[in-house]
Amino acid sequence: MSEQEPTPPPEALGRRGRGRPRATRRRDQILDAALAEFAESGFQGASLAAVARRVGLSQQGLLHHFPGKEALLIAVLARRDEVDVRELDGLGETAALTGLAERNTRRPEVVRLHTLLTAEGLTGDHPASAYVRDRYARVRDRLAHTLRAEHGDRLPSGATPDQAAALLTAAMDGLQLQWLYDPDSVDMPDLVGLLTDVLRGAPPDPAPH
Amino acid sequence: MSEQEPTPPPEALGRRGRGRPRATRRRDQILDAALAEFAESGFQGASLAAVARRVGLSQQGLLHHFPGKEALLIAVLARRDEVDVRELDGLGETAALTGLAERNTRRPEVVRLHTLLTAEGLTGDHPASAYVRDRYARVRDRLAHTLRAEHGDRLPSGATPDQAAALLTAAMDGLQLQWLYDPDSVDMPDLVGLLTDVLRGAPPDPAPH
DNA sequence: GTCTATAATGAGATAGAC
DNA sequence: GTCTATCTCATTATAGAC
Repeated sequence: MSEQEPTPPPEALGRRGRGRPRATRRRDQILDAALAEFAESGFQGASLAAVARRVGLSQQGLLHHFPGKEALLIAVLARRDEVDVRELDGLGETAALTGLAERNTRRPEVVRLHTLLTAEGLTGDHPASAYVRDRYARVRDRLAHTLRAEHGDRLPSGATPDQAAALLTAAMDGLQLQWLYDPDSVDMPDLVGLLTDVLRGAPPDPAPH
Repeated sequence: MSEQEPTPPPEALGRRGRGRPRATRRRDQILDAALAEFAESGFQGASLAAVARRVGLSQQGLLHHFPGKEALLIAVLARRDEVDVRELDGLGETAALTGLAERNTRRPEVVRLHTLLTAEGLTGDHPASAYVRDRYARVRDRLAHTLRAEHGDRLPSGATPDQAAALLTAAMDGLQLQWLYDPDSVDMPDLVGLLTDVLRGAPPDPAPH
């Protein structure tokens, strides 16, 4: 995590001029490939050679840029982290959750990555464990905070903000699983919206859809 | 699946008398060990040697009873399947879902197995894919059927039986994930009950707990 | 039925040439 | 920066002795 430098200070980059340094380009290419590969096969299931192939490198060529497989995953997650934090901060209102579900529908790769790593993180000393645990804490916290701001200590449905946060988080994860298995089986934004409404005690829409 | 013989015909077992044949004993011991190991490390992460160690066998001794790792998983799932079907059939009323959540709290091993395999099943040609896909179809179907029997084509909350079934299934899966990461973070039966109530449009309990 | 010995593979990682 | 060659290790699986 200490090697995460969104915009490294110029002096630390040596004599590189304006624009993205080539090395960083390559680095990003590799991270893209790694994300794709991890999303497809999980961390354990992915091989460095497969990642390397995606960028047209040999396995050893890849290892010039990252010290090892685990470091590669850490780097992928560090990059995801920035986006993640932004997205969570965007959840200032419960309506934004539907928007997130909508966006997710357009990026199955990211959804797969998170879903696979969340499960893998349960096993032994998986490198993603801390990331996932942290993420859960943040998501639920952020959601509960928003709900409390909107409804106080109890929602019209009777649920507490904490309960609602756990349920909404659970529904997101569970719906993603069903959706990944069969995208036509569930309408994620629709169902997240429905759950949000129901938890907020909204009256049933007489003619939905 | 064709090698699954819950109670093999006596004549096929040679000259063994009453009681469980020794071979079946061993088989069950191995399946127990395999379930435990798969639940701990997932299918990919588990090694045959680790399973064998749990029953006090060498890896090769184990392979005398099952032709390979994949066959071992299939056998574990086939045995789970019987229990699974019974449990799903037990969901004749939505209240039973809370009971299932309650029971799950007392068997983290089974919950882990299902959670890990559900995610792993997304990757490539995982041997559990079919099992999981099938399971989802059955669960949602069974739930939707129950809900329709109880409420007709629309629940008081406004959700259709299909929507509610997807949401309840998702919540179960998602809550299990959070619970496995931190058992104290969520009260599964409580939250499942809450979601059920809310979807059924039950009035908020003025003083819950 | 269980073991020892032993392939056969596949993966992560290192050393050093270009 | 990227490659070839190589090492090491874990794992699945087979062959055959007891």
